[in-house]
Amino acid sequence: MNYKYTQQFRQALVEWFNREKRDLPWRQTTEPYHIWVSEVMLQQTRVDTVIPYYNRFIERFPTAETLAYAPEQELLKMWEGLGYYSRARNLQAGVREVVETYNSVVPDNRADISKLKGVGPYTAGAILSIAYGKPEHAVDGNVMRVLSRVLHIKEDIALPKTRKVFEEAVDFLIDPENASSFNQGLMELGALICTPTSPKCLLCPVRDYCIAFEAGDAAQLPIKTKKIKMKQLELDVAVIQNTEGHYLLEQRPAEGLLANMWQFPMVERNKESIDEKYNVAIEAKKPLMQFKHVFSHLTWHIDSYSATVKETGVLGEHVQWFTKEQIAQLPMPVPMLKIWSQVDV
DNA sequence: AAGGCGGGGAA
DNA sequence: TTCCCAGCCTT
Repeated sequence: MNYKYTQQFRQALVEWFNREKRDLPWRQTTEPYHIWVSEVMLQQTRVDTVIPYYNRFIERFPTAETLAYAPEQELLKMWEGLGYYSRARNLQAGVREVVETYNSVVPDNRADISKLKGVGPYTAGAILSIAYGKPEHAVDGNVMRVLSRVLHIKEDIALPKTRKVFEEAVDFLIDPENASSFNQGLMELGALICTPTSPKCLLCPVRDYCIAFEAGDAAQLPIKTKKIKMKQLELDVAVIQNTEGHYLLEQRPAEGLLANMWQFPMVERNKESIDEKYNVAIEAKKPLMQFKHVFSHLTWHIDSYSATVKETGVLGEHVQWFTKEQIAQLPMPVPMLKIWSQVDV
């Protein structure tokens, strides 16, 4: 690599991190399982969002053993609102594997830790460096942004193969004596100083070693190509109450979007009917709320209403009646929680 | 290599 | 609106 500031960069970054780092719950420990939980929660998720989830999760599942065989519904309830729910399922599968195969000790090498469910190249490096102090790369979006500027790398970070360029850069730059602070320093710098728009270069501890700053085009990096348009789905959602005051809910399929989570009866508008799909005859419909819920790849346009039913036919396999107390225990996606909050129970 | 997979904060 | 966040899995 043609970069002449490696030593200065390392020292400036590590010293800045140790001086300015935020006080975050997962920085109170190097316990590998706790670091693992935090890193999975932080995937595609902001620090401020994760903090309360992490605290509740560690309180409920303080050790790998306590998580390994917890009921999935309770696990999903702990994850409710955090999104990307397969992360929770994969984390539990990985933790169970550690308990059963590695005597509850999280592996301390990339080959073994990478075999665990839900542990990709980034998470592997994060756990190895933060929990074990190993000089392993942990390249996330922050790191690619920071290093694209510092090293003036102009490859398209939207392409999967580009990650390798940055992994090799970190392998070259990383401070082997301070791997944890180095990796976290890169990410902290990306979060606080070297931000996507309007980077705070005048406050940057490595400004003197940043090629993009010298070239004056830091704000134009990294290069990232555009992405695709989203699909739209128009849905009618019915909160249906029977004569005993119970509510009808349906569990989503075990695979795909919002897997295994619970929702109120839902049909694609003008394509299906609640009555036919759920085998109920609803009456006394009252409008609740209309809103849009945006996923990463899809938008739901929801029209919701409440209704009552006198009698039903045979219910589908994943459909059943619940009391409002039971509903409070079910993992539900945010749009359903939003509708439920409008029902005066 | 491309697409599926949540939800929310910031500009 | 648009971006994108301490990414991973499947195809």
